[in-house]
Amino acid sequence: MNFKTRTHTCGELRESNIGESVVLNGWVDNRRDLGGVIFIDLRDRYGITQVVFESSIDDKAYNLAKDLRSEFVISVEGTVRKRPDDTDNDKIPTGHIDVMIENLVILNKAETPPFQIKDNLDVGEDLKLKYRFLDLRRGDMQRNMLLRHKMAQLARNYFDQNSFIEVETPVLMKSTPEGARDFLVPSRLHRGKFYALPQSPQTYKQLLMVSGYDRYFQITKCFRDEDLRADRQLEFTQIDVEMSFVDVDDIFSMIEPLMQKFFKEIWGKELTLPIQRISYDDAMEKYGSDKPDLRYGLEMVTLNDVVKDSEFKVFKDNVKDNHIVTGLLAKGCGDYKRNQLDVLTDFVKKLGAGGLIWMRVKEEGLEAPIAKFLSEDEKANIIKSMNAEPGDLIFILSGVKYKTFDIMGSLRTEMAKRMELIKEDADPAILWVTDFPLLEWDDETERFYAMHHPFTSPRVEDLDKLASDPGKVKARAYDLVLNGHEIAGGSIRIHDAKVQAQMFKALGIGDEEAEAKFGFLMDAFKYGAPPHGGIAFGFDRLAMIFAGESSIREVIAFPKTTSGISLMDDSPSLVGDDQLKELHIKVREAKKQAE
RNA sequence: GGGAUCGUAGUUCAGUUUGGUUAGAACGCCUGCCUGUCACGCAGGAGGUCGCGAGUUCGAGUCUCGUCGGUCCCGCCA
Repeated sequence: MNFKTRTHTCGELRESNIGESVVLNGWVDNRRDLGGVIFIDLRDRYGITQVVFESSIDDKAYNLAKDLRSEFVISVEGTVRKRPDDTDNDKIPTGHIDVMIENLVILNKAETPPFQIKDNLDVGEDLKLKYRFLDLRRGDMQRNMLLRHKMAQLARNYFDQNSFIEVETPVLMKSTPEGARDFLVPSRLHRGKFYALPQSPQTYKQLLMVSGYDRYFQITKCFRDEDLRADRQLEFTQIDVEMSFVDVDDIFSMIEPLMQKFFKEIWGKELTLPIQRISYDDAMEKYGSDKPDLRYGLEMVTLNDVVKDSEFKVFKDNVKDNHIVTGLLAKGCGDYKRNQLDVLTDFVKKLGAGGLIWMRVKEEGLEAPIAKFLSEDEKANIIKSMNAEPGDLIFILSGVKYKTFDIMGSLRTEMAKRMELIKEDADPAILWVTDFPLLEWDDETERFYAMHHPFTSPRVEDLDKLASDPGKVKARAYDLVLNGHEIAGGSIRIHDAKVQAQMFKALGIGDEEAEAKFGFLMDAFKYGAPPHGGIAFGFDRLAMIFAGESSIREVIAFPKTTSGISLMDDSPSLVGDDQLKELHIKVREAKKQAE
């Protein structure tokens, strides 16, 4: 070896080390050549230490140091020294010392990197991703990776201490195309057959409960072949949890202290337990979302009662049809100009609204295009119900219940942005959303789908409705929501084969189909399945929020672009004819598809 | 599958509205000077397929069409 092993990292030396002979290894972060003296900021993932070259100390090292450039990898040996008066650097922890270098070894030179290795980098994401190995060298990214690591360790330790065991489940599994699109892996040994990559370890963890493992967790990759977003990747990591002999409250009281730890250890903030709960119906009615951001109020108000006798046709018809009339109060926005209101009208129209009713609240009453259709009583009641004052702006949307809530919810978040309601130092807002509907009707295929997944247990009191009125059945399902992001979701599962059969029936899945798709699970339930339930965190999203980032790519070491490409290794890529042949895939077709 | 937006030096951008001489700035890079800098300073310098391809035009970074790529959103994500 032509260099010495480091005695310290680049973030370690302090005044207490003065006089010590030390060896540092690292990357050249910056070079300041003042002629007779050369300063190098030496960097590793622990920090930066200034090392000094002077010809009076060592002429050979000094002359060699003249050739140092950014990102060269070097090993230096020297003596820790107190900095001369008035030359301390208070910005870094090592700023009160520097190291006078007696020996320099250049371990590797480096080309000028395509972007500077520095914090708060302003560079195109495609370049960052192409040179991810350099991007990851930056302090920002290293802090994110470290934060992610810490959270994973906190979770591991927490579950371990609570008697959970981590069990690895297969990555090659059976395709069960309910829900997201599967990634398929062609089988070489079995012509024409495919494995699927797991969308989640859902079925395996339930089987582990049947096996008596009682408390299971796993931090594991999941795969979904759907379009990407700022908070969605093709492959992502879940903290997957399952417990036996539990009900909803038991899951909550197991998970809440973990959240408290995250708050404390990562943010240094106290989280008071229990975490508040809101039912899905309330969340939709008040916030128009099943993952409401409660860092600000801006609650929606249902106005059906207020306008039930209205002469205004839109109100009258919607109330009559059991639809929804919902209002949103934008405090102090009464001065919004017509063009601003037009932009917002376009905004809701794009989401499927027929239009947007707006009313400016004046001293003398309501000023609105529809004012002439409303009685004085009605106008006064609207102002009163909305708790509006002169200078405010009222929005009203009406239409089919959940769709209208949903659109108003989008307008709510849009207005929160425009009104700058989320302050930089705002306290995080966390909540459980509970009592989700069990099923969701799909107009296109004209059948119900499981809102969560087909193993989710209905509420006991709703069991009889499963056959008669499936749309009304609520599930023992819940989401954990932080700052308007769904960070975890779970449910109590069905452990009774009879209930599961009813569920499949409601979903329009026949006995044969159920047997083919989930036979192994149904079979297992015949041999003593305990009541069980669990939850899974979207770990990337969780880390993103705790890191204060707005894209999960910032907390994933090697992410893909929005089009699912890895710019660094250029995957997905074409493969050789021989590989395709082995997998029984017709070469010509595969080639043609790729073009 | 759809919508929006961006693409000009190594990087971040200006220039595109209204087509017209040699496409600019900052940072970075290179050379020289400088013994206490830490966003070092000073002097000088190099660096461009204006994403790609067609078209309109006497003339295109600028206009039109197509295409590729990044980002954000809708659909989709049990």
